[in-house]
Amino acid sequence: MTSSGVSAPDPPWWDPPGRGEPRTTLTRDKVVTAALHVLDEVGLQGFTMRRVAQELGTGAATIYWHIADKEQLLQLVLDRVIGEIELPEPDSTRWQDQIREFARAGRAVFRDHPGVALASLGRTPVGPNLVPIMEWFLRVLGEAGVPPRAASWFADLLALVGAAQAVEDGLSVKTNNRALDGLGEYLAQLPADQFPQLTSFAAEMARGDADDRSEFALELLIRGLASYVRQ
Amino acid sequence: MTSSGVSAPDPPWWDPPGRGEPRTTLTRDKVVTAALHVLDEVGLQGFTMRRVAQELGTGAATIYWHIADKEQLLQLVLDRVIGEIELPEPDSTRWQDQIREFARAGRAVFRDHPGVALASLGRTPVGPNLVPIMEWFLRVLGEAGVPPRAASWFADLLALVGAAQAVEDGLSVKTNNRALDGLGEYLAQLPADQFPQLTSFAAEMARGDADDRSEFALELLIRGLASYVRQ
DNA sequence: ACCTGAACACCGTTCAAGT
DNA sequence: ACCTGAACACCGTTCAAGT
Repeated sequence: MTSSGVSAPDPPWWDPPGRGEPRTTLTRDKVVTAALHVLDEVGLQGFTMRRVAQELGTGAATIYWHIADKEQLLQLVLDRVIGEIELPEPDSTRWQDQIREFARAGRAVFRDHPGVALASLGRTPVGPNLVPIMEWFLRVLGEAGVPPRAASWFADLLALVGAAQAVEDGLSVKTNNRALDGLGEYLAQLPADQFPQLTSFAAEMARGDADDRSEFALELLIRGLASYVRQ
Repeated sequence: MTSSGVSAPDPPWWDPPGRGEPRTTLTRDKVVTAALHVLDEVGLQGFTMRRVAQELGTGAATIYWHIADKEQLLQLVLDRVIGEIELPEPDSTRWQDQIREFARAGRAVFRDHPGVALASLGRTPVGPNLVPIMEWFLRVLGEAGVPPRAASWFADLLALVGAAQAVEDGLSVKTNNRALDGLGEYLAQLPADQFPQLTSFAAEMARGDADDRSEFALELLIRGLASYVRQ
């Protein structure tokens, strides 16, 4: 793996540990896996370096050998999860379906990891696993006639919307925010002369679950993008 | 202010403080103002109950008389800032311009308070100051022929995109994330046979500042929404 | 090279006690 | 009614010391 062919003999501490115990050494990969577990179990606000260490059966200080700080660990977890998204085989003749397919795959992954979705907001996830996705976008949309800059900005926009929606889903799943539950009634009881629209449409607005909203946003974005296709 | 006309005499501690000192009593409003100051000065990660208390010249415990917890304080600050957005006089005949105007006003406010923009992500800002805005949206878009549910979902989408973009602006302003600076070169040096699109368009993608991106997103959203107008 | 314990400088929140 | 100090149960990160 190194560029020079020669290398010094192993130092004594490289070799077999104590007494045949597994003593599996920690790797950055294992730290990321443990971090993802913790994030899935306790969410972002419960995500603690000490908790990750505990998941690994070690102390918090140990993690810092493999990772710079908490922020970097979150970025690594984010990239790991992004890598789980499967890309459809590019086919620009049906680019709208392809975008829909990708968006739904991404949504599913974020729904499985709402803590990661929350962490992704306000963090630009530039990791190696994002690169093939960007390439895919440029290819599919470029062949469909969307200029590269519009294509890449659209990809940003789609990621942002997808993550934010996953977060909202995650929040309303937890009993955590009771705000949304009472929202319908709150709107309905406002003074009707001041807020005629809200009071009359309150029920209709509260209706519609997370999937409806996601699909609406996706459809709107695709229709908007379609207007950028040049012939 | 109370429903019964009678009331007991003031208790002794109601009356003039020590010795003519101002001794201005704290109010929830002042706490929110101080919190906004702190958020503007040190950002969300520096936003601390102790820091807010210091801004008020008191101890952290004092705050808890006026506010439930940190989360509620953030919601209050969010609503305060939302209240700063000015609404154009409704005129549905030029609804596209009206949405543009509103979006730019909102963007400006969030740009002045990037810490608040960050806090808004992943938090549903249901406060009293949001109500007139929702009403305005339903009115303008409803009269233009957009169904109420589409109108309210669009408002959500616009808020989400605006906040997220303000966050990205705020991040790239701070030297904080050096990730974006090196992004262009990173993309350009990727193996060209594996990533032909990225490598050839790297320069073009890195170009375009925050305003360009915001305007693109806004335009795309409006074009998408236009397709929902029913005649 | 990799791991550890203990420490440092912080957090949010509570609670008895003051005025 | 409102404010305070001190405490509790935590944090992220560093660092000397171990193997």
